[in-house]
Amino acid sequence: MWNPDDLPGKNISHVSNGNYRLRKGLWSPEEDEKLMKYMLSNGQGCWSEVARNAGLQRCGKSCRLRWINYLRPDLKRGAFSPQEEELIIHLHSILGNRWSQIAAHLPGRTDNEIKNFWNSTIKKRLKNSSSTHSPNNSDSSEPRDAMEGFISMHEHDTMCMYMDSSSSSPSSMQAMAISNRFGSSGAAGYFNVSTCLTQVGMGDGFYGDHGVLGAGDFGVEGELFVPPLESISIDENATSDKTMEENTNNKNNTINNNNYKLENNMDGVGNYNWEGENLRMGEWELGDLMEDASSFPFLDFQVE
DNA sequence: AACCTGTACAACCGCTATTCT
DNA sequence: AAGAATAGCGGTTGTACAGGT
Repeated sequence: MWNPDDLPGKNISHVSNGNYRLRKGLWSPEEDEKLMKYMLSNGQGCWSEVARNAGLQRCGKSCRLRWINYLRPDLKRGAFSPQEEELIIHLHSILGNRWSQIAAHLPGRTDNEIKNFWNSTIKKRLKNSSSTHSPNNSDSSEPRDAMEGFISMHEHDTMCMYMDSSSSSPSSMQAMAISNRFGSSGAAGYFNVSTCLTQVGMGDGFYGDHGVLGAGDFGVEGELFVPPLESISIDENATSDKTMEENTNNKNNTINNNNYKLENNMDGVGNYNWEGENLRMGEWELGDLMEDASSFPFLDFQVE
């Protein structure tokens, strides 16, 4: 069945797994095709089953990763737009290295992609910026790029974000600042953005998040100094043509099964709409939260 | 042309959380 | 309730490739 001579590249190795050996390393186009075909016709199930039934000598974990990071039809590939960069930087300042949660706000982008982008590009850029700014400039020092910014945020207070389900506006992504201090409980020393996001249905992975937010849907004036980034417009139509085209191309990609529902709802101009989540955060009503929204000047998100 | 170096990114690994039996 | 299986996450490594010498 499997022949080592078929290996497409030298970078392929194998690990023994009982009766047969599992391939490792880069995926060949043939493997991609098998997995893609299988996923499109059967949907996502148990990944070890996927690996077996698709006729791949890969572990389920490897198949899952390949699908999520590379083969998923809704992936937006190509360079990050300035808007996306800004958003990543901003979210990272809040969430730290919680790549999956950051990715949840960037439709078509994967945690791995964002992580790589951060480590290879943004981190370097921030580092450079720190060297070109005086130490007294609080926006430029290196630690601001990650945990320090994060910590300073949650030293202030707690912040949650949510989607306004009642609005079809592309700018319906709104930021919410909550003046309540969770710290009083003493339990969640590590802040609650993720909790809030999860509770409103935004933090539970990629699949449920499509249609949440286009990166260009709102402007984020970065708190951090990042040298070459263009200033960001709030104009939702400013999304790059390429992105728009890709979004449109993805419009018809729908995969359904028990665990996987992918459906991009888009309006006529390629913006995403959000539907059908129960927008409660624990015991809070959104209306109550909204009342406090404007009281947090450190937030860069626009609150309608 | 050959080698070296830096960069981007795909993939793996180890761990934790969750679900299933 | 406990253990096994599975899913998911973040850190790290490995590879391909481009550019410089």
